[in-house]
Amino acid sequence: MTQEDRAIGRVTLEDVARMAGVSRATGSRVVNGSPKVNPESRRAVEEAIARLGYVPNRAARSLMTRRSDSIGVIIPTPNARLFGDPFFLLFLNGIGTALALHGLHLLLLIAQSGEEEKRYEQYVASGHIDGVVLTALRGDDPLPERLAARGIPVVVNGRAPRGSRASYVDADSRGGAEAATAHLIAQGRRKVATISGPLDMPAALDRLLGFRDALGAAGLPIDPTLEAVGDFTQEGAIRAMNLLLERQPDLDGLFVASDTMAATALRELQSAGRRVPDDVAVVGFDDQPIAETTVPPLSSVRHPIEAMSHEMVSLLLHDIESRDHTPRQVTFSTELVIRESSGGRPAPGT
Amino acid sequence: MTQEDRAIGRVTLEDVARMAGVSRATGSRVVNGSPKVNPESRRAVEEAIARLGYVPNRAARSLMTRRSDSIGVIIPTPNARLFGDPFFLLFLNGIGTALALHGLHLLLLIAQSGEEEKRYEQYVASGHIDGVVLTALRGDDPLPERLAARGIPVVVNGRAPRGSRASYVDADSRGGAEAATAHLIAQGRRKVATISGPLDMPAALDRLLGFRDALGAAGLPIDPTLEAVGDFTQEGAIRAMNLLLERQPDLDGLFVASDTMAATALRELQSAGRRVPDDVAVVGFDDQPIAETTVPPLSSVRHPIEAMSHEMVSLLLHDIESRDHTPRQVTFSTELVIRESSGGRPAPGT
DNA sequence: GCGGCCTGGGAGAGCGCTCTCACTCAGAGT
DNA sequence: ACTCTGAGTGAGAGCGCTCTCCCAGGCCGC
Repeated sequence: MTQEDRAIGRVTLEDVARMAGVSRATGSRVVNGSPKVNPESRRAVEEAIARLGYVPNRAARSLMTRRSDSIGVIIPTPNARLFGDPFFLLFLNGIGTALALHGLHLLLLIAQSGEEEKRYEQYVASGHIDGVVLTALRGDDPLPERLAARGIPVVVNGRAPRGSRASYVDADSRGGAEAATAHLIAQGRRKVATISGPLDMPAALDRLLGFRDALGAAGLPIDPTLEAVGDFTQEGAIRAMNLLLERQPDLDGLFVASDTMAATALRELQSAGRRVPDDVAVVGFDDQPIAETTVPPLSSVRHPIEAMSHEMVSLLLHDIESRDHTPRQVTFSTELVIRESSGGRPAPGT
Repeated sequence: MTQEDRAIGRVTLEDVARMAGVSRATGSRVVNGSPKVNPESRRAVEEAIARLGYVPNRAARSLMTRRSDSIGVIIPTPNARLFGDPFFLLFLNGIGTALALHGLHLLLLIAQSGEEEKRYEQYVASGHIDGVVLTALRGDDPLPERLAARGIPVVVNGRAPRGSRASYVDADSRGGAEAATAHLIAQGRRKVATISGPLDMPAALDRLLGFRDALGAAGLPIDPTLEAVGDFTQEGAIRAMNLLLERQPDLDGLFVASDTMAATALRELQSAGRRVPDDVAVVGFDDQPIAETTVPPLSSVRHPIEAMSHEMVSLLLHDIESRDHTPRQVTFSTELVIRESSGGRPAPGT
């Protein structure tokens, strides 16, 4: 009897309560960890739950609590970046595990068009989701602001678009880029170039600014012909690298805004007859697994994806639970990991 | 007034019905597309819905229909493969968009431990999810069988573990591997090696078997020292490649079970002084973007991820709607894409 | 003129849960 | 002795929806 019930998955709180000899209300109290239950009833209920394999019906609970216990990760109109870059999977994994820790579910909303994005917005707005995590936004994306305006807890991965009321968690891209570039300069490189990401993405822009910061600090000129814009794809990196080589055949240092692009650029450099790091020293960004397997291994700027995604979840949870929508910003510092591609001593001091 | 309601997201069917001058029941009929509504009432309801920005409350609906309109993608205890391989993102994207087409949601369940996997199983079993998509299973994973036994619609990406009652959608890995290897042999290569995936993954095993099929068909001997097991990561590919080079310094052909590994193996070959394709011809598997950007571009076996994920969703939907749990198998054929790494004429006939 | 049979639509139950409210029964205060 | 508290509990309403009745009215055939 209990066997079939379990298989069907139709055990209700009523059944549990009956078996434990208490009322539904007390059963509910136990399930939700209310302290106002005497230990004896609690034990009886817990035993009944275990015996019946009871799992609360989420729909019924949602109906009452007006919470769905799930948060949405909205992926805006797909761009090559996201789906070519393993970074995103790590991010998703971090969010997913952090949510699971709090008993929340992850709803993945992939928008194929602007229209669909709008549908999701409506859906979210009608209270089907407790909060939203956004990532890979273009600088002028109105989505976070629109959601925040409707009172939906939102947290953005990376600096939120200007004027937005959403919280965000970011890595110190600018600082990391500056450190990377300064490291190249410290190796004696004087003609240092960069391959950036699309400049309407805040993270990409920050990396370019950090690059310029380091040049400025070293008294080197800012030269537009040393800057090529990529798009975080391998194709874009090839184009950018060749453009740079054409305009500045004697460049001796290169900072690339992502490891995926850096690995590709590295190969392009080598095909063009440049030795790395002897002729050109290279530093990437993200410190993804690929950085360790390029030849030579790639120096890179590490940012703590795991920690960042956990922080995003806790910001979101705070917002949801306290109904306090004050935007918060958290920035994680980055760390330069030195390998052979930059000609520095592998992992010195630090 | 309607403005606040809309912002709050608290418009109920009751409100819509009142505005349209009909009963809740008729409102529901319109929302659910019942034909038994006269055109006039239908129009009135539709107009009210638009005006109020009504979105049905999913929780309430689920409570009645016993359907959640969302399907789960369960990711078993994380393995390096999944998170290093962009393949998985494409898969997820395919599933997500196919589901959206049918108005279903994608719940991403990432299991961090066997225990959590069991929790998810319970959760799914209690009817919170209409169906489950599984991927990247080891050959002996009991999960699909366990879910199927509980009457939960399941569809597996890749051949399902033996003895399982679950449906699956697979690419013809064996045929693709055979074609790739036959192509190498047709180029005059006689010492053809392979880097396989972990052999407890059906897809990996199939690719190895296909490799052997081609050798057999060409009358070449099956030589264990020409087979190295990788794990779909770059690190594993490096190890496997070096092992092969050590045991068979004069190999002249190489079939690799994934592009990620193939790209890495290609670089290892080059570091070891081999010219590709002159000394060693290489073919990968998956035909991912990276295949076009290696130097030289990588020949590879293409399988239609998009079409496969759409097929998975439609199998699942059929199962859910018809309550017909007969396991179905669908195999998609693969296509050899010839580029420079295999020394064949780039994209001939086909 | 009456039963039969459509089409369209309303009333109302109830899905499984949470939560308010009222109650009981201790023990403590006066 | 008596209120007074407070801890533990149960009864019951109700979340927003679907769906099963059942009923009204129009049409047919006999």
